[in-house]
Amino acid sequence: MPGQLLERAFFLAPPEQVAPRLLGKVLACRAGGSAQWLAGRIVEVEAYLGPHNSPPDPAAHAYRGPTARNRVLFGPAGHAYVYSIYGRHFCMNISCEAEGRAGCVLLRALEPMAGMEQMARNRNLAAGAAAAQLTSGPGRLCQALGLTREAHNGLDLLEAASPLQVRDDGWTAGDALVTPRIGIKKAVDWPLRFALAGNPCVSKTKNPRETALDAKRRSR
DNA sequence: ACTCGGATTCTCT
DNA sequence: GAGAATCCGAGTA
Repeated sequence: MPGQLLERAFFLAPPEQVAPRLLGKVLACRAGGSAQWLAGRIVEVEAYLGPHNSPPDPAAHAYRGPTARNRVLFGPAGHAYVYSIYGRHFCMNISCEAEGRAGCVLLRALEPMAGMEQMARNRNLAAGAAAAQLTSGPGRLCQALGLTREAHNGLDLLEAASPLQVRDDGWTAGDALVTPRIGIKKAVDWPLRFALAGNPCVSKTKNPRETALDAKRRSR
């Protein structure tokens, strides 16, 4: 397990700030209760804002307040919100902001770092499958790491004993792109998707206009 | 209780 | 580029 767990304070900020800072950090997951760790660098994320904002974010699951499904979002920061979509996939988010505020960051793509053979098996791909086939897309990365709502929703990502963690290995991200979010019907123009420019594992998108963002602005 | 549709992916054309 | 697969959460058609 390279690097250090992120601090809780890292996530005690609005998701539009946390999301770009998360680029380059590492998501690590213990493979099915085994000692093996699967890990990938976060290369694409989206921010979803809590309903306390004005205007509130109509594309967010938390838009209409707490429900049985989204309750993790209203809990403490740094926890995993995993939900099922289209009856066949899972998507993973990280809760942000203080308890009671439901901002979160959706993980849309990783660059595989460890356990690629297991990821390929999880994805039903050949052992030599390209990195981008393993973890490029929110549903794909969950499948590659074996993330499910039953096993991972609500887990604390910032505990040393946790089977699912977010870490900083000291790697410094390059330029980021900012675009509208993918696959939503509301607030389609809000510039809340962030991705590492030129990274081959960033998911392919229809045609969101991509805007260069200054790397300095991202780091703080 | 019932229905609509989704923060997707894959396959086939 | 289009359509299917396939489940369940959330609003109420």
